[in-house]
Amino acid sequence: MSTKEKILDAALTLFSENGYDGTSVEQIANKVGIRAPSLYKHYAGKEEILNALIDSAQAHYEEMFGSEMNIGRVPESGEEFIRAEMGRIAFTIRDPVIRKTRMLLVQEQFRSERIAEVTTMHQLTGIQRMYAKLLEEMMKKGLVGEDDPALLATELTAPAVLLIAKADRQPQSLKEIEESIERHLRHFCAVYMKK
Amino acid sequence: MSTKEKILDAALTLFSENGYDGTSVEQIANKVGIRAPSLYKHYAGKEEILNALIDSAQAHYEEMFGSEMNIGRVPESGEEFIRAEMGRIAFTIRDPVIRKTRMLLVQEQFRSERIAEVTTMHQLTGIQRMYAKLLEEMMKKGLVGEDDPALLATELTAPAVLLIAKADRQPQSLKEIEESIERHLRHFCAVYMKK
DNA sequence: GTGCAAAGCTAATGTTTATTAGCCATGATC
DNA sequence: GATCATGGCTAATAAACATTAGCTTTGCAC
Repeated sequence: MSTKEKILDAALTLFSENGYDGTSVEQIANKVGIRAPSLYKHYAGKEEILNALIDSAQAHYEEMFGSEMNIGRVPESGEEFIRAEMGRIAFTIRDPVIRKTRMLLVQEQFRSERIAEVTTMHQLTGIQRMYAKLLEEMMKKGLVGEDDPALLATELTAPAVLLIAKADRQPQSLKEIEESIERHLRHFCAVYMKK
Repeated sequence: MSTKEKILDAALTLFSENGYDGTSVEQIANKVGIRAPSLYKHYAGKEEILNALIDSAQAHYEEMFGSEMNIGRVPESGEEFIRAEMGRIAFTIRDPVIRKTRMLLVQEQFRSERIAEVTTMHQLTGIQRMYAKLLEEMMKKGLVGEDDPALLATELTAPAVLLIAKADRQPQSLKEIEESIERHLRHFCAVYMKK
């Protein structure tokens, strides 16, 4: 990993834990193993590091939810759907980079319009576009009753997004939270899926 | 309004806009119309101001969702339910103190366990407890089919909470967001309410 | 009206912070 | 082997910040 990448990595960790204003350039440099002034050989300033992290978050999400989005295998049954989603969610909750990116965005969302937009994409538009697509496929297969896929995507994702945010705040209740998410998914299937 | 209250008011505005670490004691004092050192006649330090704001947020929510909670009138029809909820939401989105409190909590949620808990209460437990109660009453009246009120409360509130958070970030799309919330409420009624 | 507490002020302090200047080592290029 | 860019370092700077010390004013109690 290049120093430039190490800096991003350290900054993501520190920003997610203590916020942008709560993190000093020196702390970042320490974590990388260099002195603060050396950091300026790689980035013009502290703000540029934040911008690079937001760029990376945006790129990551555009890749994930972009035009040629990857919905993966369309499930054949409710049980398969639940299993697949719980796997995806367990990963999303635990993956350090995704988790830190979430925490960074939520804390810095009011710092600029740009960050606000990326946060919205992250919490709402992005995921919903993806799940609307998946639900549309499931409707075509006759697994889910015909309905507005975008609306159903909101109903499906919103509780999960909020519970994942809770898990970031209170990781000690992770197990309980995952159970809540599963209960929600089962309820969703019971309501919208044909038997 | 006493100086002590003016300080809290100014701090809430500034913290919600620029975050705790992004706000200086001098800025708060300026907004109040005093000099920074005078502020210490009222609060022992910057952190104590934050604590007082969190206390106030917690008290406000405990009053709202506490043991003797106020669900208000139980609606008689879906249309009445939607109208009442849209009114409540329009108020919650626009009321300056509630809005700033939300913005403060979301930005500072990782600063302490205490703030994390209040944030969760704010976004999840509190509202859900209240709506579970309301839905239970509606079930008793036969307006909503028998189901787990807590689970249904999650389904009802989560999309609204996320959309309100979006409105805080992007107030220019407020109108569109309120339409989305209404669409969600109508969908909720269509799915769970008896005709 | 004297005493006193509350709440304002200025000045100062000590620390932290982001950033710049300028020097040195290293390792690739010609 | 000279050149030179890259990336590290130390030292320094200038600003911002939270907080303290200590003085003054104000207004109420008696």
